[in-house]
Amino acid sequence: MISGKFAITTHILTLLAKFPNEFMASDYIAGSLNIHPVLVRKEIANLKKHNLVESKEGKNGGVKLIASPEKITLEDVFKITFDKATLGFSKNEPNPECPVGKNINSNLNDLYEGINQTISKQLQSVTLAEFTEKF
Amino acid sequence: MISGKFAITTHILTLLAKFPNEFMASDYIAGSLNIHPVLVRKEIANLKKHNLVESKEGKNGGVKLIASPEKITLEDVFKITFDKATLGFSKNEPNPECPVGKNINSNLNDLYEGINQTISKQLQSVTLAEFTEKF
DNA sequence: ACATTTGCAATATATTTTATTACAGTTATG
DNA sequence: CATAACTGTAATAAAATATATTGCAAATGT
Repeated sequence: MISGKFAITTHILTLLAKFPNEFMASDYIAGSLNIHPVLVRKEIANLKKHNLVESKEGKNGGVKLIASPEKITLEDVFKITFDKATLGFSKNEPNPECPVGKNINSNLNDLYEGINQTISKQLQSVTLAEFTEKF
Repeated sequence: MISGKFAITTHILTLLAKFPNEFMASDYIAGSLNIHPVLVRKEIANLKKHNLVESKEGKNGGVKLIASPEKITLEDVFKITFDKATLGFSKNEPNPECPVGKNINSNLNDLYEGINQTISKQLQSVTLAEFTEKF
């Protein structure tokens, strides 16, 4: 995973919402984020995959929002940038011969599932339009 | 940060809650987690710092819960294992000359602050005793 | 034609996590 | 009171992950 995926994608969408109706170049976006343009394009590929933006190649090309900022919520961004939000797992397989080791991950998963739903609900209430107004 | 901090600490506490009134060795705990004992001791140091466990050096030494599992909630664990839960930030300082770059991090922070509070509230409702019963 | 841009893959660098090693200090027990 | 079994902690190494860079094909406006 890219750890800054949600932040980067939100940043990109905010820029696009600020300048609708024009194609914005990934180099320009990268300049605002201060990261490498290739990383920006990777996130844009993800946004395209989910039909939030369209892009145009060639001179004067770039990216542009398809969906309206009123209809996009931060939950949409969350969904496309996280498999699942968690509080983490220990790296290795725990010992299956220990009753705790055997079940810890499934119990943590259940816990995280609940957290995910809460985060989703909370992010649903913020549209990209609202978020963009803060700038 | 240790990305598995919350999971590891919860695992440790679950083990300790399963076997109260006895000192458990970090090597044994590490065996259940299948991670290195030194990492376990680091997390134990953190638990000690927050007065959740006590430890005894020397032969037959180990760690033991101080607080009662009914009084410890997973929010307590959350608090001592996370500075703050976030959905991430882009690694570099964004461009301060761009209105979006200039404000993105503070706006994301505000957003994450709200998420933190929700997670905290949700974890408050699960005691270590309840969590341990699932095993 | 040419400059500019996306798209994408491959590779390299940097950063972060986890593991290992080493050793000092504590304590139970024969 | 010597020894084995522990904790505690720091320093270093290795592994994993994230980010940056390079290179090039393909598209498009002028």
